[in-house]
Amino acid sequence: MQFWKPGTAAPGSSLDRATETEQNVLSSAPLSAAISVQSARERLPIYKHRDKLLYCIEKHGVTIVVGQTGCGKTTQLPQYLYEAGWAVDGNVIACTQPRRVAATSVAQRVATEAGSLLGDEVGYTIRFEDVSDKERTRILYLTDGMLFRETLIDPLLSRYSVIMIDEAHERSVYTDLILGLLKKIRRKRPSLRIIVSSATLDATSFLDYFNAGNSPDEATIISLEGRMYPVEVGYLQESTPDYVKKAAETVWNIHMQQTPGDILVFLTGRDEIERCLEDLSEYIPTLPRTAPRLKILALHAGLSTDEQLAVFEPAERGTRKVIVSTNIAEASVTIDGIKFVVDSGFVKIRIYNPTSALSSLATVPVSIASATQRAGRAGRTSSGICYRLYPQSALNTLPRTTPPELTRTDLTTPILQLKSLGIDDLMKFEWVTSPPAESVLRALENLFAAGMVGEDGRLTVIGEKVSECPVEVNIARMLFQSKEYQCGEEMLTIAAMTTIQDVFIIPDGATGALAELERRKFTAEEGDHLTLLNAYNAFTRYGRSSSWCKSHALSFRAMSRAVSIRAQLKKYMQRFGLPVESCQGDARRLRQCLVSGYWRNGARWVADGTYRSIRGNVTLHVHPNSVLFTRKPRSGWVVFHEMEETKKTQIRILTEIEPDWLLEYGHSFKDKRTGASASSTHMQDIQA
DNA sequence: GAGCACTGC
Repeated sequence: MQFWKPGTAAPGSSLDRATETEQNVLSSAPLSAAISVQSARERLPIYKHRDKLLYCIEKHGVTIVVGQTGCGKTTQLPQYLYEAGWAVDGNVIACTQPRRVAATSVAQRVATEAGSLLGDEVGYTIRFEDVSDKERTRILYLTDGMLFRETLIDPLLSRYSVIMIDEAHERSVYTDLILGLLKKIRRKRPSLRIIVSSATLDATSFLDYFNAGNSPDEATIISLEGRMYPVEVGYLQESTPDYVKKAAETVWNIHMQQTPGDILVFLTGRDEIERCLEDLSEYIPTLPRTAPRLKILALHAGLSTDEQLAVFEPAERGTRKVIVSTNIAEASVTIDGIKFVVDSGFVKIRIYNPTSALSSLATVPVSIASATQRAGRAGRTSSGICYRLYPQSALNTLPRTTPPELTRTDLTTPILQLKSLGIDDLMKFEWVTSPPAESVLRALENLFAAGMVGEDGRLTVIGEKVSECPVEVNIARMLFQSKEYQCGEEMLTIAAMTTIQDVFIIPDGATGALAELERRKFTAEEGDHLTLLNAYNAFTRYGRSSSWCKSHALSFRAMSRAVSIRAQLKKYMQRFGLPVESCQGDARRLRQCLVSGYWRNGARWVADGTYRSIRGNVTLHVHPNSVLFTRKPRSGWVVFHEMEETKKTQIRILTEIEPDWLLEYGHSFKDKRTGASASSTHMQDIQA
């Protein structure tokens, strides 16, 4: 067998060793979350660095801290700063997180450690939830999205003395935007202290970013060393044509040959996970009667809360737990007790093509940083082994890091928000990493077409308002237009329902066909938007219950989220003086209102069952989830919520419209890039 | 007649 056999090969021979840099990263890490402050300070090197850390923060404007997730920086550092007096005179110490759960759980832990009530001296702020006190809170954990939003109200973030941007290596859209703003804010507020915290050594790029044009000691970098359990890394001797099959095989080999300990497998998506589970279940009957048993679990975001929680349950004595997961287990979900990691070496990421305005999911090789993070998952509670399903030689071909999200996403909303902050010249904004110029141009064009930006590139009155509103511009446009069509009530619901994903699910134990039947109960002739509206209304009519959702093949989690989003958007409507009135079942008005936002997303049905886009005459396929998947729209025309590249170009969430409705909006718009009027070619089809 | 990695306001 070409694969390194666990436990049989002599270390250093057929087991290829981890590279030196990886070992550096792997050996600088964590402190168990359960340790109290006192013992942590006694036992951990972070304590030794405390004074040096505080000195660095005192002396330099920007301090970059490197230490792996869980090393204590997130919980301890803000407390040190508090003790050192950074929160006197009403000042607040902020610490941002990319994810909501992290912000809440860390705040809870720190509140307990500090002997304070959560929401009092220590608090958190996430969307829909503000557990903090304007006067009393001194240490505030918040999502970086919330901090970015705060700059729209207080551009200098004046209530904070220190801002710590945690998990900066993840390079989420809001992390990058907030870093860009902080660089700008610091020029006007030199007293503001910034801490950028990262789990990877790549953090030196943040140092360069903040030091550019300044004296070299403007920023400093400090590494939090720690004790971590060693993780050995093994590689395949030759690359495999089928890493899913190989993953199952590797799990089996570990189970047969290795000491007890749970296994975590990284694959790219639901499909692969299910295939791997099938492969593994074929091995099970060959398990010797005396051998330990295997408990195999899937983990991905599409699962219900209960199914996700199952991965945390310890396996029974004498049973080994195997979790086959997507990238969700790389950073978002931490499972203790993992001793073996099997890494396919691949990940699915979203990429965006600004020229075609299409986004797609691509399966790509992981970055070195990701591979290191995945391996680290084996060494959280004891020493472990990571099996990489590719040859060591392939390491040289892997990128160091995953490209920042800002470089592979639609920038329409971020740029609207930057403009609202007075950053009109986007080429001068100091991006941590510049997005492609094409993406910036495409975003500006979208904003212009949606009436958010005028010919001069400045925000319009409506653009100013929409920038505050947490929805994409097309949807915002419809909310504003709903006043004219007297359908604010319904548009609010549609806005909320189109933002959430995976509304219709296949419940446990039900067949796909059965779920399909349930879904048909909500079906509106006019299309998906009204179908979503029906589902929402039924959900509220039947008491917003989880069992009702289950029996109607709806996701309770998604529906509840829609309720929150709708309530939040309603507040914005009221603030903008927009009426929230019902169209009383007049679907025609509703559909006309949809066109006010979606007029650039028009498509025409053709005889083979596909559609042609009005912009570009691209062949479009209807997503199988659509109620128009099998049916020709009576008028032959639709608008759609979004298009995406899979194997084909697909459109999701369609509604049938009358073609002349498109003209009302299309006539006034000239395509800036091509100079052609939107109504030049295909719009003529409509008129004909 | 076929399918969405993961976040966030």
